[in-house]
Amino acid sequence: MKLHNTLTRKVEEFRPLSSTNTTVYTCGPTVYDFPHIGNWFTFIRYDILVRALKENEISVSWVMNITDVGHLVSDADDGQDKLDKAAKKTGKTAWEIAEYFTNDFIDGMSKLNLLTPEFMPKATDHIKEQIDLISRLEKNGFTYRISDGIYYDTSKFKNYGKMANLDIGNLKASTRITVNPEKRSPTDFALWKFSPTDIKRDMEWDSHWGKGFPGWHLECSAMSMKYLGDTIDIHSGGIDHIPIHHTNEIAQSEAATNKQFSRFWVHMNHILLNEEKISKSLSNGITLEDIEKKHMPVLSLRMLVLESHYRTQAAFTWTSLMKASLRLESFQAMSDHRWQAISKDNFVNQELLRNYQESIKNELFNDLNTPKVLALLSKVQEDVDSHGIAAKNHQHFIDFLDYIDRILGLKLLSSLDISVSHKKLINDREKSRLNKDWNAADKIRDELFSNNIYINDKVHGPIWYRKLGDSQTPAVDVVD
RNA sequence: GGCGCUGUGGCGGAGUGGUAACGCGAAGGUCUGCAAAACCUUUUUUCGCCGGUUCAAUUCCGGUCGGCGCCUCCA
Repeated sequence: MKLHNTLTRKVEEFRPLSSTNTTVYTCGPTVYDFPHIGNWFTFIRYDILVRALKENEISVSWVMNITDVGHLVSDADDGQDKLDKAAKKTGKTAWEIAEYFTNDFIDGMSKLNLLTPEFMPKATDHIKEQIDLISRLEKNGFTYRISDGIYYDTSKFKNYGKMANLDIGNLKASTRITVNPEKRSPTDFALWKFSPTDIKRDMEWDSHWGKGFPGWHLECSAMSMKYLGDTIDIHSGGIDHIPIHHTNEIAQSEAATNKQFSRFWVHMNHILLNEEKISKSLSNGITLEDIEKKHMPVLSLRMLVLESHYRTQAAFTWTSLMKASLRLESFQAMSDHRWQAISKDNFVNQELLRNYQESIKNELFNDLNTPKVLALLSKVQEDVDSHGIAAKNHQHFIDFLDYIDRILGLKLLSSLDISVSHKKLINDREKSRLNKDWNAADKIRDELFSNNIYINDKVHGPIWYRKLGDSQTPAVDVVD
């Protein structure tokens, strides 16, 4: 398959190092608040990437970390820990906050039908590994000590900032922050921060440098190496991580191992809300709960993600989410055909479905072109709508939908059949129609409507379908 | 100031050196007991602007204007 590699800025043919397994590390959530849809966009894109890799005839070892310590709030080196800050605000401990939002995150993953990584390690469970990594860097001569911690000396690493094209000599620190004057270079970053002497932190550990906590770039390197080895196939994350976090991960890992850290870097672009970035500081984050409040299926967010390419900057509006949910609904209606293979038309047959599946696979493997995949799926839907599914193609159709569910995670096969009594009502309606008893027929149709069963009278007979979510209370307030 | 992304029809959003997928919406028509669906036509002589290369550019190159991101925790 083809993937864009940030290291070369080109779309390259991707082959895993091992012939039997692909190793993937994705930067996970920091558990100090509810994720907003921007965060979810990236997590959904990880999911699509991994689903595609799993179709690449090879098993996948996927690690996504849970950052429950170490992210600093303002200045990268002097700020307060996010979790500590959230803890102080709510009166809970940092540990309680982390647990609460970790559970919330896992709950959200389930709602969005995200695959579960093989490992979801927590940073706080891997303090020893992080300390060991610092020791290796220390031994290799990449560290120095200043008053507030142990730092990485970026000038010692030959290709520091190469992936991000950083021009080190011309790098200026922003005027908004004050760089610790003890740092040798603005790009140097903390590996171990000492606990403040006057404040007791909820999260701190002993080390031979002194009591403190690890710098936030460290955990990804340490856990990636622990679970996946020194060199992995793919490391993915948000596009914003290129210049700092991933640049530092590379510097740390490669200085410790003397091996390439990750062969491919796949970066997910951001989504814009009202033409600006979604971020905590702008307080414009929309959560999954907000979507549920508008009576829209959460999975429509997955559909919206699929509708744009992962490398382009997508736009979120409530209108576009609503349109995505309509499209999801139409695919679900297509899926309802699997309960009613009544057509005699053999147009949608095994060969046609196989051809579609092959084309879809090609688009998916072409740098994850999910918009194209959806375009093809819409073609299938059109064919199914026009021709129906013949009984002898019933299983082929289900196999096709199963493939779509595997790669897109839209849960097209998760719905259940309608009840026997509803099917009887549909038959009764047909009888009434044949007798030209339109009043009786329409009355039955109204009853079916009220049970979220809609009827299309096709040439080969009535086809029913359902609408998604809370269709009885349409989302009238969806206005941007 | 540095680095990077981007500018496509009413909206969203793919894509290609030879004349624009797909979704949603809109208009007209055929069909139909009605509704829905389906089918046909329209909704762009057109891909920010100006040059260059080419038989041919939306697609390549240069310039220019605009939007956005990162450089500070962020997906």
